[in-house]
Amino acid sequence: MPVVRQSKAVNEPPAQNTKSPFPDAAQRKAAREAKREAVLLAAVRMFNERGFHATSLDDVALSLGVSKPTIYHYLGNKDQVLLECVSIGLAQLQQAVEEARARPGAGIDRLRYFLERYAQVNMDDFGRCVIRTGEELLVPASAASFRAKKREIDDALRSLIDEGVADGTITAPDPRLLAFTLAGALNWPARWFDPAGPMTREEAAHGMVDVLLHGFAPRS
Amino acid sequence: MPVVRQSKAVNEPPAQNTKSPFPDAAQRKAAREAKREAVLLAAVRMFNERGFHATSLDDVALSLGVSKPTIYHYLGNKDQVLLECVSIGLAQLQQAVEEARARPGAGIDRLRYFLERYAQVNMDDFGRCVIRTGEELLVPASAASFRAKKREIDDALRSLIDEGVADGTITAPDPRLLAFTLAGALNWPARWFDPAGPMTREEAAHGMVDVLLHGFAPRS
DNA sequence: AATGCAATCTACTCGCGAGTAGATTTTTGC
DNA sequence: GCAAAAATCTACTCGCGAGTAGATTGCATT
Repeated sequence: MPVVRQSKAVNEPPAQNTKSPFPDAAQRKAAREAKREAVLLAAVRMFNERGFHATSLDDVALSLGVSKPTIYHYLGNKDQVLLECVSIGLAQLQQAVEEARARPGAGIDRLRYFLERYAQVNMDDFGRCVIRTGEELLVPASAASFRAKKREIDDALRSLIDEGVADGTITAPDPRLLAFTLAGALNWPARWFDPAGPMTREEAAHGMVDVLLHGFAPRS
Repeated sequence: MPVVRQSKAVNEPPAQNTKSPFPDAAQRKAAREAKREAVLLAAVRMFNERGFHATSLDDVALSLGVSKPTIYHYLGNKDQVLLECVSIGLAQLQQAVEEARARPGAGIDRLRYFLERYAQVNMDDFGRCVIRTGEELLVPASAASFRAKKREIDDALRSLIDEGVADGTITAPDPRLLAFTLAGALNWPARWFDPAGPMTREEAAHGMVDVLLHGFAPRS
């Protein structure tokens, strides 16, 4: 047996700092994933800017310098592209929920933290897409999954409110209506926020939550 | 000359309480207008429910028991149908502006009145359509007109806030951000409000504005 | 009675864009 | 080296829905 061949199995592979033109399996998988994500990012930006129906997959492909079947290769059909985009946004929101849950402090503090993160996600590409995507755009099966995930976020918001009411740090005559009001205020930046404008996402989120916390009537 | 014929010109026309099968010119015009409005109402409801692109004019026509060219006869093309729908909603909002302006009282009271009316409009067929219609759905010329009218409403909201700040009845570190936050909260019912649900429009509007006035932090 | 206008229909055209077939080239695993 | 799999292209099909042509009917005005 050729000893040299065997040594390949027991030695560490040589460090690959300089990327070789012969990528290994892990690298190839990563490259594929990177392409997939590039397609999603290009798509979500065009969806947000021009609307889902006004964006053809040919447009998306062209903006990436590839042809339409390439998109089908990575993502299936147009519905799946959209579903994937909103799923990414929803995952970001879900993460905000978990961070808020894991937080120490009174109900109002955890709610405040969640609301700011929620607003920030809604000013980003994928979060915007969650807000702007009506259920009528998806095929029924995808729409059901979309609705279910949104429902989870909403329930989490509802429980954060309830906890605050329970520990006396939140005033809410009608928690359900409060949840809708907060969500609406913090969803709306998906339409108006401009990253090139005068405020950062963080400033905008912070300022909006301040308004919601204290209202616009003078403190008595 | 037959006297009876001449008398027609000088006498009042006989009262037409019972509608005759021979309508006069005014009645015909009114009937035409009624049909036009029926088309708009059917269209806006379908647009709100299923989305603009997912609603074909054949669908709208079918729901009224007529054929598609009839819609073209009354309203021109699909863009004009949509533009007309949003214009009706915007006119309702404009009226809310004027009512609020004409109101006596301090800045905060006039703002509050406006906000409630604004929310109520957004829970109605045409107001919903204003919120749900993105500019990308309209042909560029219509989009410009749409944007301009929305801008007017927004400016009016901004001045109401400014007046309240000036007379000391409103607290707003950043009036622009306050305006966006209020608008967002009160636009959102266009998505969630269900007339068949537990609250009336008035109750929902009142409750939301209460939240916005006082915030959810306990009064100090 | 004649002409014209209003209202409505049936039966088309036509373009756009989603989705696919199938060929071609590159990569890779053995 | 070679067969299989991955990546990508060109060049289609096909259905849907916006918009139109042109006929028909009926009422209205003179």
